[in-house]
Amino acid sequence: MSNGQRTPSMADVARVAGVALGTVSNVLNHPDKVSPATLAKVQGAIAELGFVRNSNAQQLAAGRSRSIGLVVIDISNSLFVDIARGAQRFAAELAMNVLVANSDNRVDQQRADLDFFDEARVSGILLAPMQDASDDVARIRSHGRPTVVLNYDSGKNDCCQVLVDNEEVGYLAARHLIDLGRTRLAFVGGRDYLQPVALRRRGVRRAVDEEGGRVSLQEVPTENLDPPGGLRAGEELAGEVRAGRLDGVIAVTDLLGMAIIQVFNAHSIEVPGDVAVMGCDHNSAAWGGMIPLTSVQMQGLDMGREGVRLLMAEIEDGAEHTHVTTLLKPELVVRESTVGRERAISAEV
Amino acid sequence: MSNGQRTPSMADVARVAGVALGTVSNVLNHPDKVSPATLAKVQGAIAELGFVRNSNAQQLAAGRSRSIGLVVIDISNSLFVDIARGAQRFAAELAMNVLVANSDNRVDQQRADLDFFDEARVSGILLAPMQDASDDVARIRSHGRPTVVLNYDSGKNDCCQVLVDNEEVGYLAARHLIDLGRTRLAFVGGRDYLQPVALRRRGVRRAVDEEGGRVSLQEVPTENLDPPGGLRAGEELAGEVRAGRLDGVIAVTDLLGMAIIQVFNAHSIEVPGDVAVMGCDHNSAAWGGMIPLTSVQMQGLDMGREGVRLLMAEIEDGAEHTHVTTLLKPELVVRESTVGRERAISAEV
DNA sequence: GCCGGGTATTGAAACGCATCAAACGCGTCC
DNA sequence: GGACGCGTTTGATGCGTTTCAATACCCGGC
Repeated sequence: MSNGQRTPSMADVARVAGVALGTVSNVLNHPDKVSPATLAKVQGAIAELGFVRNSNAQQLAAGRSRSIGLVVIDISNSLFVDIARGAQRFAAELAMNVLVANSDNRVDQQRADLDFFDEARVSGILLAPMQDASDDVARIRSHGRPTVVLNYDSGKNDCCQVLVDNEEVGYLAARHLIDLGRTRLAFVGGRDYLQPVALRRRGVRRAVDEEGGRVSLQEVPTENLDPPGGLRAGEELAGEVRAGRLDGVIAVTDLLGMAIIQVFNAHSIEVPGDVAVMGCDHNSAAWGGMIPLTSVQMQGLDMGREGVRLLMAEIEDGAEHTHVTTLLKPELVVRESTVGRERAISAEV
Repeated sequence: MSNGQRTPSMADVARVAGVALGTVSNVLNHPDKVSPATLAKVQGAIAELGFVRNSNAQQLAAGRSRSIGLVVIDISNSLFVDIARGAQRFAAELAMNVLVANSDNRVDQQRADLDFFDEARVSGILLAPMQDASDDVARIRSHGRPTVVLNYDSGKNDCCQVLVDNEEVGYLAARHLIDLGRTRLAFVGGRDYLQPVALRRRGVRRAVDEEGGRVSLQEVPTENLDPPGGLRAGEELAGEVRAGRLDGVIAVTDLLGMAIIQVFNAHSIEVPGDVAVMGCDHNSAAWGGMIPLTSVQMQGLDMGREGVRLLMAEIEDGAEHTHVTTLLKPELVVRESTVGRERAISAEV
């Protein structure tokens, strides 16, 4: 109630209910140990006072926490949203709470977010970074706090990781186009220093190599992975299509793919009639386009879920824990930009 | 360090540094009150032990919190992401921390998230709901915790609110099309029981009425606001365009607008040549389309920022606080779907 | 009527920190 | 040389919980 000034504590509840402090605690945490009569009495007092347990005091006294922290480099990327959802849903099954901190693309903010969760004594941390964050992870881990890294391979075996097989992403993409009968492919992407780009490129090449020369592949680097980069690449590719040297495009990113389609459209090149186009990360920012984009699903929900699972396992294991890396299999999502409207619609059934 | 078992406390730091507990506290909270020599000594001990302050104990002892909770009904909607970003950036200026809880479109989860922040004794709560949440807000507020509601008008004056003038959203949209010389408009949207739909519709009508009969308006309700709903509406509208009874479409939602464009494209109707199309909420899920959509910006960043501002004001005011509603002005975002490629590009400069 | 055994309840001791009045050290001034 | 003042440090107290050993109570068996 707000008519009192101080927010009521368990001691107040005990006084009103006419029981001891410990009994109130039992009502809250071990109701089975309390007789029905006192239970009702205490619950009545709780309702009367509008008592709300102070989780800070609870954690301090109990020494453990029922929440895990998720630090995400950029919540406006739909993959990270999926990760958050997957983590939350699974955590809820374990009666755990997930707190999300968005680092808004700033590395210093990411460090601050990690420290915040460290200070809050969460039972574990999930980190989805963009660059290598080994130092920060090491610091947090040295404090004895389990930490699992999502969607980034540090290369070191210094913590549990959940990754999507990006090489397989590229392979699935190329395989799809080849299976559709496309034989003159292009892979459009940024520079290889970006981990996923290098891996996806390798996967594409593997699929092409399997065809033993029947399928050609040109590689088109772009300065950036944003739409402007795609527009420039698109202009170049349009010429190739006209010249009959290109009938299938794999963009390393959905956003890139959308931009390329846009350019093709401006040149009256038909997608997928003249050339099939697909992306690689099933980014919801690229949904709603006029030609829905075929892509490869990054399994964000599974990543979040698996991250929580590994975290709980590490907490359980204690000292004799050995780090695990889970490699998730990506999934092809077929839509109109490679198979046309009719086949895409029938595939949705 | 992890070689010790228990995580070090301030008492441990004090022992190692050879000072009293209170001095360590001063180093952390009032470094100006400590002589340089002891400061260095204590900081050395902190580094040596790898000490991390326990924010639970801190909050418990200090009785106040430096973090505010943001409860969002659906983080996959880009408006809510913008709200979170706006709130975080402004909070950072005030040395405050924003924690985000995503209710994942479930009302019971939203209630749980609110309770979680209530138990954590955050200094205030920001809530961006979908339906009326007055009961929950009242409960939290009765515990003495300031709460501000974003992007939803409960109608009651029971808390501070930050709203976007949705009537103005509709007005700006219609005004834009009329200014472009369009005279045969359609407003496409769901049922009026959705607050924003009703308001935007009213704004559209006001703009049309101002023209005194020079401009016609047809209203096209849809079952839902999702793409399928847009596809159905689009088919209906395509006929109208062909019959020369329609040259401008206002979709109550960007996603709806994208779907409509998609249908027009399939019917070889040119956008914006034959008919201009625009959306209403600048949703990033509708970016990346082949024809960038003109829309009306919902000012998510400002909403988050203003929410934090109102929250801090309420905390400051204490008892003699009176609720405030801030009405933000939406902004037109002109892109190709209404003005064509050239004018849109020149407008970007 | 007394005792054993189980169940309910009690109350005091942590948990790790902020706070603040009091004590301290040291240089100044008279 | 003593009183004073100022900046620094101290250490006891309390925050709201959980936990657990100790106690109180109850019931049935003898």
